[in-house]
Amino acid sequence: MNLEDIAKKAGVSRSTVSRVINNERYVSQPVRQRVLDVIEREQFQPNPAARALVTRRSNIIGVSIPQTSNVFFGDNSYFPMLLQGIAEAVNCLDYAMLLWLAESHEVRDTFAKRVVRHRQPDGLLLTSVTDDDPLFNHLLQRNRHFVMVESPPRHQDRVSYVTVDNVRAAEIAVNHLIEIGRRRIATITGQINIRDASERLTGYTNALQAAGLPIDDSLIFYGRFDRAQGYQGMRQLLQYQPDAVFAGGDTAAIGAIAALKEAGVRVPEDVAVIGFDDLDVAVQANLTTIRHSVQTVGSTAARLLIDIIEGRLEHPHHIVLPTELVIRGSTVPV
Amino acid sequence: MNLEDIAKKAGVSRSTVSRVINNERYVSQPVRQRVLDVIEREQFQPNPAARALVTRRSNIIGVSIPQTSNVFFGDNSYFPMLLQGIAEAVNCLDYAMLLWLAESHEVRDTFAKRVVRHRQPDGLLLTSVTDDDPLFNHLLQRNRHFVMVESPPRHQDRVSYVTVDNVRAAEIAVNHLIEIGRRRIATITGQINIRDASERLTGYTNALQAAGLPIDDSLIFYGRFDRAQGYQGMRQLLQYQPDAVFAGGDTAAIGAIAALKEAGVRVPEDVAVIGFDDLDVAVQANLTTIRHSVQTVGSTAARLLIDIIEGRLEHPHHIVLPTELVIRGSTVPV
DNA sequence: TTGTACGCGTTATCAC
DNA sequence: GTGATAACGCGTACAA
Repeated sequence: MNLEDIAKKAGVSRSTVSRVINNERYVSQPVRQRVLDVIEREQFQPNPAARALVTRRSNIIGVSIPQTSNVFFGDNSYFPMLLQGIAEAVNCLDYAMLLWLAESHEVRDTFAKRVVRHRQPDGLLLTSVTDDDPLFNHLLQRNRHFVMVESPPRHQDRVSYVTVDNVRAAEIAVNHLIEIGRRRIATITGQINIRDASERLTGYTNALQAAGLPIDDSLIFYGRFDRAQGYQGMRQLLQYQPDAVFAGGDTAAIGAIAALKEAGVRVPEDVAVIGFDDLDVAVQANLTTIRHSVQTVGSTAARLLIDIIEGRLEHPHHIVLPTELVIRGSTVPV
Repeated sequence: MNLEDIAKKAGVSRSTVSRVINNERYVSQPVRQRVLDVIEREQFQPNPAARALVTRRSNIIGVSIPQTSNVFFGDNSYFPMLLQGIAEAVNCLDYAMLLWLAESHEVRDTFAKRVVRHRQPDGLLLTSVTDDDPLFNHLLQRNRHFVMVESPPRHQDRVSYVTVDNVRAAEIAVNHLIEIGRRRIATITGQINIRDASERLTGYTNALQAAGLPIDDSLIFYGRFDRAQGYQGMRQLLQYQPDAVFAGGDTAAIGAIAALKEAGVRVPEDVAVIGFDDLDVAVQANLTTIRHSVQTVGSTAARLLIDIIEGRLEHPHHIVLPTELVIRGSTVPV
């Protein structure tokens, strides 16, 4: 069943059917209705491949998630929420989403090749871009449409992205710890070559400096966003006797709390803990954190990407979404 | 850059280039090499739309996840792990994955329409199919390729699926509780119109009957797979004083344990708890559970679907994957 | 072993 | 307003 068949049944030409389907002008009302009726009756859908061939657009966006084990699945709901947000925008704008997941321990190079080779999607949404990410570099030099869901590690001025103000938010988080009287404030960072992580670290040091507190290298643990690293980091930091810890993400914060409990350290009395993201686990663990809607990041990024694809927006475009301090029991006893 | 361009540069005809790309015979070694060199030099990739138009295949499979809130994201890592498994197979076989996520609280009807309308994928992987799922029914009557990641609620003989032996596994789980001396064994089921859930309930009743224990309706809580329902269910079940509970999934089990702790009930001394799936949370919570690899389910289902698409397998095909009882601290004190 | 020619189902550009 | 007709880039019988 194709345009021609529909045309025959409706007693018009193929072009007219095409016009009706694409909602173009210059079709008389009666003819339009007749065609619509046939389409409805036959449950006709135009062939996407044929359409893509001539329009050079697939109405598909690709989503790249280059890291997985312990991060994508496992204990972290960041990516699922992001996908949820992307799905919302994509549905709304009548696009579809092609998902690329790295295999566990796959190197970035082979992953990038795989993603790049598939020329299907009209644009790409990039997560977890690292310093010298081959995928990032390739897209940049090939001039393909893409949007990042964090601030990029390089070439901020040439790249479109959606982010939260990590620096400011981290400052607010650490200020909160200072306000409740903490002075030996430690931090557990995310993977430091990811921008979200490094910016939060910057906010941490900013806040300490602004308050006239020393920056103590032994109070900084360079980790990852997952629970295991939070646990590890806290165990290591404990020997330097911090009275508070700012974790780069909620999942790491949960790990830190586990380590504290295990060591018989009271939260928040002995050590106050603050996370970042306000994931589901933060609510469950009664964790003070920085709230920002991961879903909104996802849907905003998808919308931005589609705006760029469809030429509605000049290219390098930056969107900074708001954050909010949510105070719970891990910093202030109830 | 297209076949014609490559052909010109290599001094051959377009068909020869096509033959080289598709690895067909009847191309002399020198010609093949010459063409390959040009392709490599020009970084050429054939246009997928044109290819799909003529072959009527896209090398894309769709993955449908019709429920989200509290299940896809939130506290449950089942779907991310499933996706991870699917990704592995899909990469391996040079396919791509189109992901369909329902929006929160979207009704199944509109979701199904959206998925069906996109004729792009060569086949679909279905999760969380309910009794009268419109998507399921549509695919069945339209005779489109699809594979389910659980046993289907109806038409088992007409549908291909991958599953674990839920009934047997649940029997083993409940037998374990009986062996450690429990007699008032409760259960918290998953969404009962999903086959995984109902089969596990069947296993539960089977085991009780086989042991000559009564089936007490008040000890059965019909819930969902998420943490909140586990918590709710346990609170309700507590009034009937169970000495053990078999949860339909690990996440629900975690919720149940939270309710027990809150009520000052000791685990496992007063109430033993067993889950299902062996998700990450099960390890963390030291939960006795039934292990089965969700990733393997995903990759197996994807491989099966692709086998069917490519005509290597007769259609209704069933694969049952093994399970294993993993005993941890929630049933046997350490 | 290689090349020619047609068709896949659309959209876009013209005439009318 | 409507209808021919030429692309779009590829696979594939069939001819050579």
